Amino acid sequence: MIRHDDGLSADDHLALDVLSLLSKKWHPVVVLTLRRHGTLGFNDLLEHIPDISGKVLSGTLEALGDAGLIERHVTSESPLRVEYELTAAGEDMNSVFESLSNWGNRHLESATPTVLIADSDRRITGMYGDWIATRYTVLRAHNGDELDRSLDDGVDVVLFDEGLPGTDTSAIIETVDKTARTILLVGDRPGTELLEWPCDDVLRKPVVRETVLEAIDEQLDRRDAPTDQRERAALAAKLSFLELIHTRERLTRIDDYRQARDRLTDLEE
Amino acid sequence: MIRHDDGLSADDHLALDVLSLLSKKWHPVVVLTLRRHGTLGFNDLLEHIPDISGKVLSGTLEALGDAGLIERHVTSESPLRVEYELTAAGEDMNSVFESLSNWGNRHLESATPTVLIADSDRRITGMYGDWIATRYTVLRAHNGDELDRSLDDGVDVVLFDEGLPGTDTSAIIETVDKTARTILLVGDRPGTELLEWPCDDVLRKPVVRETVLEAIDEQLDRRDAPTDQRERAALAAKLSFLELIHTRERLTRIDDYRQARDRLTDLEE
DNA sequence: CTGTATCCCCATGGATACTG
DNA sequence: CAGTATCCATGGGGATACAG
Repeated sequence: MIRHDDGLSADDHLALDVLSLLSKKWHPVVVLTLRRHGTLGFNDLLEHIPDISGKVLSGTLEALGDAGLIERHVTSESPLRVEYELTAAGEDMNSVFESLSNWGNRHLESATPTVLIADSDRRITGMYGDWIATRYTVLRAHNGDELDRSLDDGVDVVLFDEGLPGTDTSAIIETVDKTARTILLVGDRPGTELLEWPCDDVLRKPVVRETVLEAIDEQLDRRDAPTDQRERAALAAKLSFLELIHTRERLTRIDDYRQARDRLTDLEE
Repeated sequence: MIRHDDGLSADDHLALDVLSLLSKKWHPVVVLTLRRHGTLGFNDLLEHIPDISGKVLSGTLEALGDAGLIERHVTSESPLRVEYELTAAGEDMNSVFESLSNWGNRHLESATPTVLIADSDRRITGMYGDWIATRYTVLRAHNGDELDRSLDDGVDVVLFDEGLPGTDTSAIIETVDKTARTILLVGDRPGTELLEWPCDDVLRKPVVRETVLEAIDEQLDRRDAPTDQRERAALAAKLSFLELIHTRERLTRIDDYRQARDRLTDLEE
């Protein structure tokens, strides 16, 4: 190979060589996926990596194997079963990815917010997703598992339907709460038990595009608000929501409602 | 944008985003070149980066500008003069490149040796280059400047023509000597002054492919030999070279020759 | 001098069908 | 299940000419 003089150091060339290992569309994704989940089979990888085709995964695995980043183990023939795992060199790529994400955290502040839509109905998550995809990065979840996994992904706001299967609504929202803002989607008229749910806002279905965007923007604006202000805003949102769908007379007859009103008055001072 | 659940963390996605900044053929090269040379104009870059076309350099610079890695300064209109320099974010890519080259040093030991051919005649460097390009990474230099620059590049063996312009043969070889093995190419019959030149081997032009490959391989084999063995081998090579082209009678009449012979005998004990 | 505009090539990777 | 084989679409990037 004839290399022309480009005035770069040997280390620079080495860096470029390593970079070329990671510069294929799916190479780094496969490495990161194996790092996160440990040993995986061919189909496991196909499932974990959306949108990759079998042919390309095959090629990627071969290339990564040649590069010494992963190892291939045949666990059984007929039915053929193969497992892939990172080698020591592959694990050591951690330091590179760390350095990359550090750079990103320092200089790529301009990330678009991420919104997670959790609803058992794929048509719903699809529709809402399309509505807001132009402004945000959208993730979709259709059961408790998907939701759990997606929450690792740096979500800013969660649109959460109360009827998500495999979940205890209240418990889930409480977990979500720590890392993201939550907007609860309710189907039919909720009672004052709503006040107990630790969400930041409530929307009643059916809902229109404009309403969703407004609600999300509002939560994004308040992302960095202190805890007490957050509680106040959440309480106010729930109360005015209740007052919208129930008569005030009926509400004042309920203890929980009156206590919440008092609490809000306290907070507002 | 709708992102499908791939089970990767937010930091992983960030790393992938940063990686995509560097995953174009010339992006990292431009960044590294600017880091090494500081502020450069468009044509400076074209010269420093062999094989890049104007169109592609233009596109690369625009993309890197958009990504916030470099800044564009117009220093004069008509004739238009533009300078490019790294931003703080661009400088900070250092840490990424460092991490990449560190990984390379740890896991990419299998580098092919690099041979630098220094001769004022491009036909010579071209021909020799073609001869050995299948086995080694080849660099070419045609004057003192090019040679100086290429020496940073982790060269293992230098094929050096004594008549290189802009160079003091002896001084240059002495510099080279510290990082690489040197094989001197001489045109006409050299005298015993050859003994003073700090090279590891001597070839007399014209030379054939086989001879060059042998000489290079020999030096590569001895890369890690201790200093005293190196001196012995070099002295032996020069002496047998002299003995090949001069009669032994004539040589023994020269003080330098006899002293060198004695020195070799000493070393061989 | 510093770029666009144009045209063209080919490697990457997507879709689908088939095999051990 | 874990891949090949085949075909095809796209776009990154090379060469050249030209423009501000």
